[in-house]
Amino acid sequence: MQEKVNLLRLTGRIQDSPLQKNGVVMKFNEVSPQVSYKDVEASVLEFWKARDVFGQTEAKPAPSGEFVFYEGPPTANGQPAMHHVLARAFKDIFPRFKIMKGFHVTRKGGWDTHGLPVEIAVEKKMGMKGRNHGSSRAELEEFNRLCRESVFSNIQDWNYFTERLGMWVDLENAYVTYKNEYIESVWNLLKRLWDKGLVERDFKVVPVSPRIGSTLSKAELGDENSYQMVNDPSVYVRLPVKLETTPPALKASLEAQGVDLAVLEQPALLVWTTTPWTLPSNTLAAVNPNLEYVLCSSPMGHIVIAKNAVERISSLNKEAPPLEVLATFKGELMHFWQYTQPFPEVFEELDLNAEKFAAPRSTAVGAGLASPDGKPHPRAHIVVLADFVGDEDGSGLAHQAPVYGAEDLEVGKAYDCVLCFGTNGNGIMQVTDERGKFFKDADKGLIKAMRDRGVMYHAGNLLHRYPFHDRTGDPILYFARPSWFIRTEKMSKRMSETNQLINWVPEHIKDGRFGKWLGGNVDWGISRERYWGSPLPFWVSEDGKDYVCVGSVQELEALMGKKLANEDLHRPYIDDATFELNGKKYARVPEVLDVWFDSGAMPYAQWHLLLDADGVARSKETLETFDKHFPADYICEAIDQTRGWFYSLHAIGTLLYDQPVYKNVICLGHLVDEKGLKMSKSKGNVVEPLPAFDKFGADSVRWYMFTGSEPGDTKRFSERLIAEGQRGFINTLWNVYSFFVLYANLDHPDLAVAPKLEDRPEIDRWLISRLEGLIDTVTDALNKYDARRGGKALEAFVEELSNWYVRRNRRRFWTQDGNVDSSAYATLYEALVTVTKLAAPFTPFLSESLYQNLVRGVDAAAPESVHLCSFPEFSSSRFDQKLVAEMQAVIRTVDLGRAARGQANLKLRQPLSQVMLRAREISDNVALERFSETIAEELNVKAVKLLEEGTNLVSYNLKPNLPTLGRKYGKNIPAIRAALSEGDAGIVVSSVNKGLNFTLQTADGAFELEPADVLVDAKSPEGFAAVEQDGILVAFTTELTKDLILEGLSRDLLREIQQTRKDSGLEVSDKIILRLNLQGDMLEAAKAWEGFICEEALVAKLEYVSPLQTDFLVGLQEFGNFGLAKA
RNA sequence: GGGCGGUUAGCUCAGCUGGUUAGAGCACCCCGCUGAUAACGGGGAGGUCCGCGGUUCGAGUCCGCGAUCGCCCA
Repeated sequence: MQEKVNLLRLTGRIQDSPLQKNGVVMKFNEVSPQVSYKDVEASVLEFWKARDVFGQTEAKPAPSGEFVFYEGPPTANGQPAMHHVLARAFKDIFPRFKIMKGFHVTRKGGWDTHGLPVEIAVEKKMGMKGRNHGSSRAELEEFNRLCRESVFSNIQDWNYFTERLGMWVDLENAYVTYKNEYIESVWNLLKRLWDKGLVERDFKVVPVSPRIGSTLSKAELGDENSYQMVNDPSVYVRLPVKLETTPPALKASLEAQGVDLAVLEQPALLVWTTTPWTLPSNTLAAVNPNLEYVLCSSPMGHIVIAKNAVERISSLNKEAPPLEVLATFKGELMHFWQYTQPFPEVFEELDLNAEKFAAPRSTAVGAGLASPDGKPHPRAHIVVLADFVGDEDGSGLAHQAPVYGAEDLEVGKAYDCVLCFGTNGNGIMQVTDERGKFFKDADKGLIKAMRDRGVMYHAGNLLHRYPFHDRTGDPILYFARPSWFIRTEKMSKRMSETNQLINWVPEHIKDGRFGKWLGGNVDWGISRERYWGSPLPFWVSEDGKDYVCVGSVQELEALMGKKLANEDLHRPYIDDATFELNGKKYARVPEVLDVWFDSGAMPYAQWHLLLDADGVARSKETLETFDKHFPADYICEAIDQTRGWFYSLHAIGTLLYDQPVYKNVICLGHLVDEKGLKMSKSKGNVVEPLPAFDKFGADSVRWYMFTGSEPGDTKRFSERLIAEGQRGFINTLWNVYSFFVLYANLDHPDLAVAPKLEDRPEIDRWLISRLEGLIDTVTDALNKYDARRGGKALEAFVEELSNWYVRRNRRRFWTQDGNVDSSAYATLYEALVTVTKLAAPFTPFLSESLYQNLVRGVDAAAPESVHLCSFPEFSSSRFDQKLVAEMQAVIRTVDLGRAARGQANLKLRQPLSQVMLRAREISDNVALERFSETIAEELNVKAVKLLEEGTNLVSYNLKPNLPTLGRKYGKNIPAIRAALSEGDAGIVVSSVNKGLNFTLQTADGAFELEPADVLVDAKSPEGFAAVEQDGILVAFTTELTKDLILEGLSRDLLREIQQTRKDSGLEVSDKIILRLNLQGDMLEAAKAWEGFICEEALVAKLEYVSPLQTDFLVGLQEFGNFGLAKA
């Protein structure tokens, strides 16, 4: 019963409505031109819910197969905002289209639930900022409980918002990244990567708050306030080179410049740093291979510095004479030169002898960088090459302590160098006489020690910015900590290759932002020293030497020999899981997983896919489901996801499946306000989704998202722009719809008796042709993921439908003498219904509302919803391209005619005797002739005359047709142009019209021209109201006869009468009594056109009176007045 | 600092492989049309196509350098 009520609200008297197919009357719910889209959408939502239309789209047969869509999971702990409308609108439109095209589309929702944003929100809300949530088991348990609770704190808002927006997605069965099944699948993926040798433990430099010894996230570090200006040491230190290791090429270069190193006072590299405490850990000295370096004499022996640093270094000591340059050479010549670092005993103490130690990684990235003689190079205290080294400050040589800088570590890894930890993770010095001191407090003693050793070239101070931890006030320590990586770098080439198979919208992302990112790929650090996240499934042996990766709960329990004590796979419970293997105890590593891995795992984890060690799926059904939904045909997110979800999906998919995970992807631009500024609450320029839906309807907001700009562009957004888009399409369509319903309900047309298409008037056949063209365009655009082109085509069609077809044919929709023009009704009906279907993916509510009334209201056998219909199919047999082009010429000609009348101030109500036309093409001339009646009506003239060639009214302008002539005669264009404009146009025109070549004499000589090489424009004749453009000429005869003047006056009178009818609130079908009190020409005009006026204004009774006494009195200047009343 | 994208009328945006006088919608002014319209039609005004160089017979379009805005990464 409930369902019936909902249906009724939408479609009215569906039960009473007879089928028009049996020749019975057509009747529709009344439609007001004034419409509340909010109310329309509310009743459509009710209908969808009551009839489970979304469910029906899932269940209906899908002859085209599966169209695979992936939902990129949002986090539900924030409020949905306008940029979510953008993404969700685009996520919705293409699945809707594919459904209508006969595909099945699984639209499984998803929620991203882990990670720092959740943690921070909880900290903020609970006032837990700055606490170490891992300090005790109870604390961690409590914290993660709060995180889990907060994740869906706004889920109701999200559900409501998604529904109002008209996005169809299955939120009830959404995947949730914190669920055990999801986490287990994530483990499973990690295990598969592990088995391929793609997961590794390595060091990563991270910002650390030294006192608490914990890693700081970007969010905790990122804000500007954490930086302070401090006065730090600025020291230049000598690194004496080992002469016997001088690279031969360098030696040769120096000798060529007359320098013999051996006789020089101990030459040294000069490096600069503001962190003297890192010098005991110095491992490498980096130079830029392409910069010029010099060897020069100095007050402290000979030094090597960048050429551009000479002046700077000289000025350090103003008393001493300037540095004297002895030789110049490229940085690359120093490659692998060995030196002695300031605290060589440190490496002895820590037993970091390069030869003895295995590489920290099994495969040395630097393996290709062998020293020139082909022998392996030492792993420390050598000159290395790095592009990022500059000569703008310091000495042009960079001191490298790989454990204290991200760049340094990268260089270090490339050379497979030794890692020297001079401090522990709390910033306490572990080496030199400064042992036990806080790192920043060690500088002074170290500087003194270096002075004593004679390696301190200069020690000064520098005021610069340095980050501090705002909670403890401690300086931040950048420190290499063990981390887990996925070895994406060695798959980077393959990832670039699979990327080539993806269709990116916009295209430039493929080789631009995304392609470049893949090209410069570094290993993916997947571990986080945090709390609320998928726990890493890695267990480490008690001696720290062996690791086990666990691929499922079952596997873990097998290792443990018992069930997990707690079902929840999160910390702290999972940390209780320990086992013994080969006599060693294993415990889980403390880190959790990067949330991007969570989201990138969704193609597999959303189905709880598990593969056992032998590669066989745990569940055959799950594997089938997965196979059916992999890879995705379509995904869509904003551009910030290039390095987020787009990347994590792509990386995991390429590494495990060696193929792209998505075939088509729309990469949306960001939303900004009307002025191009970022929307933010503090600026007060945020447009909230729900109020916008209430004001304009969700369809209007969607429409703007689709058509307002290219999807990849940054979108300017404001209410004004939504309103503009609404006027252009939605309002116009609604008005045509209400027009149709208004008259159909008066006329009760029977479409079953409408003539066949080929027997209908040409204008009807034109509209249907135009409609077929539209079907073709919209289908093609949506097939290519181009919502904008499709939307614009719909908009243009509806505009022509309203302002050409309906306006031209208005009279055919009001019946006299009971002759209903079923041809007109059938044609307009078809256009409306087809547009409704074409627009359904764009504006699902509007389309549904029209469909229910126009189709379901008269045909109970039709599909229950427009979204269950098939998308209209283009029919070439109904598409007459020539006719469409001809009508285009007619419309263009009429536009020009109006322009001509406007320019000559000849108002359209005044009939004129004749218009003369000349089209550009002969074929168009024929069309103009055929439509001459239409043109005469539109331009209000008695006769249309086509101007033939040779008519003395026409003269010509000749111009070169550049695209053809330019290729042939390039440089001679100016001469040809001159000759054409000066020569005898008549001769040329007659050749052109006969299709003959001719010879043109120019200042550059004679040229043979073809007819297509010349453009002929007709010039406006003198003495006429004329306009000429693009070769089309429209000219009016302007003399007025008495008859024409009277007819014009009668039109003026009629217009006043009609306006009065409208103003006095009469229905369009009401008959009236009209009393005229007129003088002069107007009286004469009224009498001459009495029949016409009565017919047009539905006058039942016409009286000429004088004087006039009535309430509806309308003055007509010197011509008197009139009044009317309902008959 | 690096990368990607944008910059065309007051506003929002089109301008395909270089080619005739750079367009549309909105807003503004004038005129007109209207038994559907919250509309519509015509005209007017409004442009150093971000700047400077270069290639070319010809550059909004191609190349180089720079400016500026947005985003991403350091």
